[in-house]
Amino acid sequence: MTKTSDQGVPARYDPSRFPAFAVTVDVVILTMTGGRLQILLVRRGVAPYEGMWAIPGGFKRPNETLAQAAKRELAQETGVDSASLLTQFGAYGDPGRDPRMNVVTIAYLAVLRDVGAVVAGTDAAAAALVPVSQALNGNVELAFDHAQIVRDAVERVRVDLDLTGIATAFVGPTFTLAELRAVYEAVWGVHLDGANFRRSVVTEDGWVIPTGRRARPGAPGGKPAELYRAGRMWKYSSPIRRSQPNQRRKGDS
Amino acid sequence: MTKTSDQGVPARYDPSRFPAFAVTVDVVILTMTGGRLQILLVRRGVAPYEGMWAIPGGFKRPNETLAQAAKRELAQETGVDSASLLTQFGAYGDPGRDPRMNVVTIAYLAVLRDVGAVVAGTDAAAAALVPVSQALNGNVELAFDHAQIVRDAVERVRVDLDLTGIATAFVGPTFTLAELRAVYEAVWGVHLDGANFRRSVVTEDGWVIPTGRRARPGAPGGKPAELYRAGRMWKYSSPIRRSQPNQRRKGDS
DNA sequence: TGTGTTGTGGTCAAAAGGACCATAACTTTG
DNA sequence: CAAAGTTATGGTCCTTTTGACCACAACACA
Repeated sequence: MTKTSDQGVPARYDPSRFPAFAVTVDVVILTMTGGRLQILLVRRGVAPYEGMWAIPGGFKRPNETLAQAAKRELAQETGVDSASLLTQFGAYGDPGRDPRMNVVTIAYLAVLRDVGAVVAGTDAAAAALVPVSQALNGNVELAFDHAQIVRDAVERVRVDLDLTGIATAFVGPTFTLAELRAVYEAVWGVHLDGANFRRSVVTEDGWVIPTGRRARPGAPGGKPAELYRAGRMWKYSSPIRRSQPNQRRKGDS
Repeated sequence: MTKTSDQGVPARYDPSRFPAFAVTVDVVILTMTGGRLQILLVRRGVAPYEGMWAIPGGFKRPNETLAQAAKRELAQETGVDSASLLTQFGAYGDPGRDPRMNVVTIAYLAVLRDVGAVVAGTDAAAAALVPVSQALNGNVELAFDHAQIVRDAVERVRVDLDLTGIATAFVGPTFTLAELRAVYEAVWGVHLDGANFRRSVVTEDGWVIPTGRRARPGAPGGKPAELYRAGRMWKYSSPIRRSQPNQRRKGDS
């Protein structure tokens, strides 16, 4: 029975007893484009998994924190310097997940307003925005254990949407309630009533702040929507709740 | 601008370019004893932080997964072999968090029914159950960045109580609703009405399953309570919801 | 036999949530 | 220019959920 916590290194340092790992930071970059939740993937240029898609990432440097490494990778890949949302959501260290050496990766989730322009600027063959549905159902084969990482990231977004005000990170600095509602609908895969959504959002205290201005209607016309900007977030119980698989009747009594 | 994801190692391996890290797994072990949420701490026998309290942990081995390493550490420290709840909740890799070398640790949360007997069996000076309130308010000084890790672990428990059926992991294989309610009250620091709690729990489908039996009343008497056993858990929206912080401007961290 | 204590069922009102309608304010089309 | 289509927004109505609270049941203890 062991009684000491040997976190760290005992007095007599024996390097062979403490296996070395490579530590990487991978960033799942999500955005809303075309009404769909999309993920930024890069094409691997080297073996293994050469030519396959992967999520951006790189080695952690000894003199930076994990969060700094994630921010650095995000900036490298997208150019976004960003106070954007960057959340650590998992660590992956299965033996053999990298065939060449022992690699433990810390996975971060980044939510961006619009990477479309960013991706357009880079080499189209090296990076692409892919609908997460494609990445989740296996249509796009991912390198390493990145398929699992993406699954976990999307799950995290779904939960965070329920818990925090993360939805505002998907939309622009100013947005209509319809745009915000589209985020929930895309991420949760549900339909929300526009009127009820509005009621829930505006009764909440300072989550969204009305600017006086109004948006120009889209192609099909319609009443111009009021423009809001993001207020503060909160912990626990957002005004919009994911409803249970509520199997209720419709017209019978 | 970088365009390739260099997750993994390029064709020409240059070890100096990929710094080696020690990877450890730390386990925050929580339990309910004496109506309070408590944490298992071990006393460090070696420098640095010798003599200070720390959460149990150890090095990850190259041929085991992170979850396996956590389970191994948990068994080593408590003897619990356990299908008990073991949840990864964070990774910590700040430079300098270990003064001797670069250590990245993956933190796990374990919820146990009763470690009292386990701790009693081990050397009292080497391990102890401490109320989390003591660990959180700085009354118990913790080694490394373990204070932060404990804070994050407790926060995770609070959220998981709201999201999953994790509460049943705190109580015994058979329990009364009062015991279950005590878990929520202790972790959230609130008071819940017994009758309303019961109503919410039993209307939920298969979370708790009534055994026919009844518990013996405690010292002060009272009607004997029905005994339940844990059913299945769920994702999202437990029957018991944490109520909003009603008043604003409370600022207690 | 009381008295105190806890579990359990119930009521009642307030709040929240969901379905749905009506109207306002724009668009494009005839 | 008028009509038709579309979206935003305010409203109503009804159901469900939630919170507060009471009453009784079933035990221990004095």
